[in-house]
Amino acid sequence: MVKSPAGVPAPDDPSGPVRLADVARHAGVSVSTASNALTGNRAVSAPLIERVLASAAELGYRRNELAHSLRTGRRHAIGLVIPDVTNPFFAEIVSVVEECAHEAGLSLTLCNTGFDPEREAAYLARLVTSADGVLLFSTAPSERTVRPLVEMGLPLVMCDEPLVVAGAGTVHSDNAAGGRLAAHHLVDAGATSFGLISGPATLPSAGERRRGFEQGLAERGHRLDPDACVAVSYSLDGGREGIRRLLARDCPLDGVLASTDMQAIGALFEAADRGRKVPDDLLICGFDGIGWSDRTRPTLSTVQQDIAGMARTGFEMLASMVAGDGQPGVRTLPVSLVVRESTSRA
Amino acid sequence: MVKSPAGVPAPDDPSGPVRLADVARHAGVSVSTASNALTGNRAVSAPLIERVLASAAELGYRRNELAHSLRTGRRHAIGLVIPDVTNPFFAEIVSVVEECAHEAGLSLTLCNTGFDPEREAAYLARLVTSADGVLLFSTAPSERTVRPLVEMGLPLVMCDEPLVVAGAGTVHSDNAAGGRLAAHHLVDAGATSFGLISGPATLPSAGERRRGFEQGLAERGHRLDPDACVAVSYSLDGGREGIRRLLARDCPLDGVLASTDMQAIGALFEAADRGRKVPDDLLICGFDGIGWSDRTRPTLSTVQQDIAGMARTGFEMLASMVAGDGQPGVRTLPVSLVVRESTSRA
DNA sequence: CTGAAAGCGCTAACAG
DNA sequence: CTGTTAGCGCTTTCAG
Repeated sequence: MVKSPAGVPAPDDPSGPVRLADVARHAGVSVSTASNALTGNRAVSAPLIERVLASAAELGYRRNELAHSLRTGRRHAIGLVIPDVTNPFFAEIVSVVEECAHEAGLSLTLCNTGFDPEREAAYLARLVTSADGVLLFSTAPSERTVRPLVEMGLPLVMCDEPLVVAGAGTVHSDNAAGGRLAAHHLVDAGATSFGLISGPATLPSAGERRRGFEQGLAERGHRLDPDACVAVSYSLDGGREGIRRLLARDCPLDGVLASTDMQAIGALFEAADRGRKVPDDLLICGFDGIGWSDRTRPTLSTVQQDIAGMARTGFEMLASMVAGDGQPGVRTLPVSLVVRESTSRA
Repeated sequence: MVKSPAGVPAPDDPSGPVRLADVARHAGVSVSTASNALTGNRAVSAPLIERVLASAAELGYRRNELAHSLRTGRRHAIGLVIPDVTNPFFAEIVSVVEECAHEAGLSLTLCNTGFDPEREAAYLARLVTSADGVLLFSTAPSERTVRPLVEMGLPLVMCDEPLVVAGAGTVHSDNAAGGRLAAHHLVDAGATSFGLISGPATLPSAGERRRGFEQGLAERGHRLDPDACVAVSYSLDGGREGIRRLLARDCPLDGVLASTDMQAIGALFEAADRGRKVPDDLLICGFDGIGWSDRTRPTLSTVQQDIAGMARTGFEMLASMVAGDGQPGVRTLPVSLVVRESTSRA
């Protein structure tokens, strides 16, 4: 395939990419010395190290990652499994994880499941042999699905969802505290009849946020009517549907917590389309604290998660698991309330 | 490291993951037969194929991608280099490319440059040995930077930016046509003094959009004052800064094209902060057609690019380059105007 | 400190 | 149709 037109020097064209052997020959040393000189893995005399470096530079040598990996067992790559990059929450996660991976000299294999559990499983199976470890933002977290992977020796950190699996790490926000915070705030802001736009029943986080919300309301002498809690997808359209169902009940409703900012934004739009004024007629609070929560009109009050912190903590746990440092743990990240226009009446 | 507690069967624990040799032994055939049975690469008798498949399933065999790649030269991965996942335009691109890669059985190595040309170069250098090909959304596209990679035999498609490099593919939108469309529309919508929020001078796309805009205005008997064109970054904050500078000139201004939806959204916010009513006092048109352009208030009129089409076309070009089918070409994608509230006066 | 040689797990010639 | 053998490019014993 590689054909170097006659007459052209073509420094490295012959057998395609430059191999370590080429560098060694050019430097007049053995392959192993060349290897050691480049990796610094074992001591090599200064003059030789110079020569090898020079030759490598001159020939434009780049180590073949594949061969290196096959030999050492280190893949120099981690997998990041998420449901949807298009959701700003995950986009922010990806951004931070990618940054961490880059700093650590690793590359990032991105797996977008589109909320399909089978696809998620397929990705994970593949990552077992192609990544050093996995950061999993699961769409259907379950012990059954994760355990086999861990037993196969795949370092794995369960992110965002409070599922604890032996041998795997877990990092998640304090969802219940967030739910309580939102409840207290909605009450304090003047709401008296509440609704909750919740998430898929398969997600533990949705349950925790709900429990926290119920408890918070109870602490203020209110309660959440069971049918004032609707389970919809963690998306903008889910939020639209959620508020629609809440409003369709034909009960009073003036304080709503959405389990996700995207849901809250959807709720904001749908409420506007139906002539409900936010915050005058209806208070809406989100959960996540994505950048866009500050770019809606009205701006969105929300329970702020430490998104970058989750990504960074997850990465660090994974890195230390890959390095073999001790047993992974469970980290719960604090949340805080950010009050903006959607819950602030004049 | 792998210690199987005495007494536990541990089907595959011994030497870690199951290798092809294990499957072959278990099925009572040679490694090559096992290989051929699994890959279907060369004919194997039906009964043997059965036995091998059964053994593989029983032992839970998964082919080692690394070894496979080292041997075949196919990496089963493509690289996607973008400036910022957090920007919805790129998030949409990532989403589609990931989908295409998945369908083709490839994994996606995501590289986020953060608009840093050096980082971009470093990623590309690494991808040469670890990916089958690269889709490049460059932050500083230049022949000098891309050519060496192509010469090293890296299949590469230049996306979004109209830079043509021999041996590389190119896919980009018809930026000039988009600029013209926007100009005509702003004139027709009643604007008389124009401004352009442009992008970094290093980006050919910015230049083309500008030229199209100028030409479109000229065709309607207007012109763009040279200092009514400000070059800022392709981001929300860039847009804020852009409109600020445009307004600071203290000249009339009632029709603005932003070269990017994110800029346009920033401009929308900044204009509102400064008491300029859109669309009553000022018409603003964006460029890209990201999902969020429909989620601002007012909603954003914009020049719609075929974002998914760009991603898909880029992927297909890359796939055929990897497969060795002929020479790559240049594809220019059509754009269209989407009129929404930000340019629609009552 | 340096070199020769043995593989990592897999596929692709080569023989049978 | 099946088995044996030789590597892909690299690191890492093992001798010198």
